[in-house]
Amino acid sequence: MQAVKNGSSGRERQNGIDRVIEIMDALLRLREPTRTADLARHIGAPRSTVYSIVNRLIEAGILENVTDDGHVYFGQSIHLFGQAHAEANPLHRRCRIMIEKLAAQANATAQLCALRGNKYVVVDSADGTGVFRITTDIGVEVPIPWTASGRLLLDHLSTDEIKAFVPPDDFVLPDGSKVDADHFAADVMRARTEGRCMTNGLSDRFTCCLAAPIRNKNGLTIATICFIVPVDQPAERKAKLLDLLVNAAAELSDVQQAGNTA
Amino acid sequence: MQAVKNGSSGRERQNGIDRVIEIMDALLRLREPTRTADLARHIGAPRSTVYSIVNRLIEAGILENVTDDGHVYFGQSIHLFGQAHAEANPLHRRCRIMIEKLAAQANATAQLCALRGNKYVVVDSADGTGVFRITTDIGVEVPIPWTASGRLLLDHLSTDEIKAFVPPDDFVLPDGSKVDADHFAADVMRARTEGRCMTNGLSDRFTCCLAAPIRNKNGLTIATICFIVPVDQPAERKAKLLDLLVNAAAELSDVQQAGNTA
DNA sequence: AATATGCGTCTCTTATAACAGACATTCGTC
DNA sequence: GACGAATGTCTGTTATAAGAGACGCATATT
Repeated sequence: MQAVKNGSSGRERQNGIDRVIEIMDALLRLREPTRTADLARHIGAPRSTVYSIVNRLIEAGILENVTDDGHVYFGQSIHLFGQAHAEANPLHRRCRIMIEKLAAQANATAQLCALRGNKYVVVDSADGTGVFRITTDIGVEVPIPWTASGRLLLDHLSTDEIKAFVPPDDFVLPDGSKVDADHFAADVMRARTEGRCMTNGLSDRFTCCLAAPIRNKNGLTIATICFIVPVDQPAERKAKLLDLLVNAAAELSDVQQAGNTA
Repeated sequence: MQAVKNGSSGRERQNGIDRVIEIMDALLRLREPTRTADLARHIGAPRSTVYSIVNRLIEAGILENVTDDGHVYFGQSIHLFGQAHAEANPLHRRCRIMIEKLAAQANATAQLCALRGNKYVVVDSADGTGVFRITTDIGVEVPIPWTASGRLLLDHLSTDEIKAFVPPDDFVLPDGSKVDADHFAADVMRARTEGRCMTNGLSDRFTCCLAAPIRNKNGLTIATICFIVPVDQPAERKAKLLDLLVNAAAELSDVQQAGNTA
């Protein structure tokens, strides 16, 4: 609502393709059909520019007029591209099946997480069956230091690289307290050594995140699978769930190695 | 393989955004990770241009380096956009559930179909449980006159509009025979009157397509649901399946009316 | 009713990015 | 190992599209 514009502040004349990317990312952040003029405000671009680009994207089916009062959102083409992506991604498909199995087995929300730029995102999610569930929208970006998965996803970086990679503001937790960068880097090291990570009451006071790394053939953590459970669960159960995750992630890592020739 | 370039033949200097769209559409058509140089060939664009655009799209996560030898395909961002699209589309979600139900019930492939430009595409598909199934890839474009759904999807057009809308080549069936445009227009009229459509042995000799229209509040056919069954099924069963489809489509049309305020 | 706010469209200008073409490598084949 | 082909990178030029700003219309607000 407030006039915070200019994610890429300062630049004078942007490339059309960059504008397209800004528009799509803005829609992902807003997570709802949005007016073209609002999009222009959000990305800090001239209205005339955004109107012309949005109209072109609508023509191509990449965006869609959702309502008849000018709200646009992702269109049919995006759906088709997404399906093609899913079809071509055996790893992703297997991860989906795995987190569904894990969610049912543990009766907790299981997620597939990865990096997107210098943020953490939930790529896929399967809910537990309980009455109360802790869930997240797919695709919402979260600062890396807020999550257990984030620690595993950085485990190929040195302390200095970590400090360079993570935006300084992202070390500030939702409650306003600050995570020390060196302490965080130590966390990352420990996560690497242990091949798993747990955080209690970090991004919010009631949640415990358990995560294990999915690695590619070079050993790089390309994604994580994780459980979200209430922080007051017995330590024994958390350890058990972590073991589950580590085994599952190892299996998926194997798949990755086998599948990447196709 | 052959040097057929220039889908948009003739144009000298294309817009970068148009190039992006051409690249994504080409990947959808090719349906597999592709080298940048091949993409350039397929869309008839200069290599230097395509390299620069593809690299920018990879940076944004819209495309992804799938192999380490330069093959690119749709990336993580597309997945996230697609998830956002799905989440915001109650109609689409309900259609998905409906075709799954129909597929199980009738033990035949059920699909959700729509227009994409002047072509027909399968938007979603659920297979029957039999040993032999007739399936289609999601997102593959097919000439409108080849399909039963295509007839329903054009039922808001006059004969002249139909002739103007459908590319002349699309009246040629896979076996080389030609569908008469006026005859086709008459088919469309009949489909509109009957609120359903059946084709036997049209796009191939062994397949019968049964389709019913999903309409928006203005009565426009925005999509169809259809069954794909062997052409030699008894007429009685086909009629029964058509009734199933018509009822299901009507229900989804109601949903559309109810849902479009949100 | 009168005013104000804001949306979507249009035109014109000029900074810029699409392109041509040449170069360096890498890959595949004999 | 040597050749040919094709990949990916780089640079300069110029047609072009991103942007500024003004206009008309519709919808709120006083």
